[in-house]
Amino acid sequence: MFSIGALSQHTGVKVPTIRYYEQMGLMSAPERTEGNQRRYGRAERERLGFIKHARDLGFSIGAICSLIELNNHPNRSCAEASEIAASQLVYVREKIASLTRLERELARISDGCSGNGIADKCYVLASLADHARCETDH
Amino acid sequence: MFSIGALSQHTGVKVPTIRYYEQMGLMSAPERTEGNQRRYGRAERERLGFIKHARDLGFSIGAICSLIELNNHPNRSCAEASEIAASQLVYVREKIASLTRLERELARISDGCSGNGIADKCYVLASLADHARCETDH
DNA sequence: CTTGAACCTCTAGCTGCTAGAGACATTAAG
DNA sequence: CTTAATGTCTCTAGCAGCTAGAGGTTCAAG
Repeated sequence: MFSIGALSQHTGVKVPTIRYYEQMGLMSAPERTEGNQRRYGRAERERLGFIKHARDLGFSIGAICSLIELNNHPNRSCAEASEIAASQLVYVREKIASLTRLERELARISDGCSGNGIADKCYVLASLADHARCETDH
Repeated sequence: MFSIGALSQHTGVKVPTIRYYEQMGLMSAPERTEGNQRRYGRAERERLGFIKHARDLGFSIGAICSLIELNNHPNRSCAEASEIAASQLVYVREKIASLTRLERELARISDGCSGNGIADKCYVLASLADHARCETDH
């Protein structure tokens, strides 16, 4: 049995965030001391670890809710959990692709401008003003 | 001289967003008709184009504020603008790197689970519960 | 028994918008 | 010139996913 602060230290999730997760229904309401303070056990620590890990992987609160639900129905869990993970993977890959396009554009803009102020107009500012200079869509 | 709706159509920025930019100080307050409606000219359309382009490239509102400021002081603009663009580039590259690590992890998790429910425990759920299975930091 | 840290609830703030209410302005058709 | 449809106005509240603060209570060490 440990306090919210101890749970926070064990998992690396901040105290107010733990309370927020409880409010959002990710964590169920724990036991309380006589003085109304939260006391957690091993199961709760594991669940919070699960949540943190999923959040670190970019899963939304909603998706994690679904995953937790699935965990409670082991017979139909695997296919649906796979689907959630797969769609998260698609989402991440799309983000990478779009950021990579931006990176190319930014690198081009950054390179074009030596930063010495010699050019009569700053290449960075000019590039931002004029989308036609771009090589990729965004 | 065109209305906020027309400006929106020209630039692809939604009407409430234009008003929001005005509130945030990115766009200066335009002329008004007798009936208090906003009327924009060519200069404002260009500025909004600049803002949209920068937003599309992931610059924050704050960064765009700085860039606009710099645009008004051409003599000291180039070096600072370069710096802002460069730091944006660093930020984007970091994001790509971290997403790429996640992608690898997710792909591994997704692959491990065939989704047919044969395994006695779902690989996706097990992986999320147990960070020790991960190959990279996150 | 005292003290100081940790805890409680509640509210408000952050970014970058988006949506809605209720009222007024503009514009095109009849 | 009137009327109807659309556009616009301001204001407030909401979204995710927290984070910060106020003001008060409880716990644990000494």
